[in-house]
Amino acid sequence: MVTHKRAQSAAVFRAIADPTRREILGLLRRGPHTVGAIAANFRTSRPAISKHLRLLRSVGLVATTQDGTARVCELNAKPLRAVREWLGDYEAFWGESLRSLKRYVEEDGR
Amino acid sequence: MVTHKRAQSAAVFRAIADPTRREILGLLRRGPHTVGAIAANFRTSRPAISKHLRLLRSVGLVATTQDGTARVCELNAKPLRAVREWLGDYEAFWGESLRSLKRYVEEDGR
DNA sequence: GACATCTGTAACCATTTGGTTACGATATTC
DNA sequence: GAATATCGTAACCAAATGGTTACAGATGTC
Repeated sequence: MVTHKRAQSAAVFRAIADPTRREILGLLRRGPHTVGAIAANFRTSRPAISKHLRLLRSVGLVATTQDGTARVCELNAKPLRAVREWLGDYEAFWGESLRSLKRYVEEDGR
Repeated sequence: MVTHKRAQSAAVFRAIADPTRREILGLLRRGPHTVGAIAANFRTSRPAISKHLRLLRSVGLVATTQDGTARVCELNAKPLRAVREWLGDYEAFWGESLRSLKRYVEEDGR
């Protein structure tokens, strides 16, 4: 059970390593999208997006519901807690409070 | 400058995707280590570790200082702020406060 | 039932990745 | 200066990764 959660956690790190998948997650943050609607935002082919979605589903970052022939994808951010937890161990090492983080974000404008 | 920082950020996601590299970072959290001392903690060969370290240095997560023939590696967590910033956009989507995170960590025991 | 729509999957391909062994470079020690 | 210790790099290899095209399957529409 715990090992399963650890393995899952490792998979999440892999999942968010790819820029296309991070973009997909960013897209889903704005609300549910069908597979086709997601693919429309990329130059890459729909099957490639489909494979990314399969991986994102396998780690639980994306949940889907069928709606006719369409498949609606929804963001589920909970698995990201594992990354957040991992990062927590390092926050002390960049010695910055949340206030400093805010300043950091603002100075670069994302 | 900004684009450089964005590219760097993407590289950091790649860097922490590998479990061996995450272990190396975890090791360096306990203090500086020579390359050999790091490699001693893994089954994989020293050259393999050396390659991981080169990547970690390229994204700024590891800083090195020469000490005779030995190379001392030190953790620099600052690039992880980019990941922390990215995660911030998703925290609202798992709807958990820091207090809830603490509970989550405790219930699984890491 | 015929047809169009939306999506998953299989087969295949080029590139990247993580690993190995062999070797070279540099600095310390005797 | 010869020997030793520490480390980086080159060359090579198997496996994983991300992409493509072609096709199959299910659903809604006519």
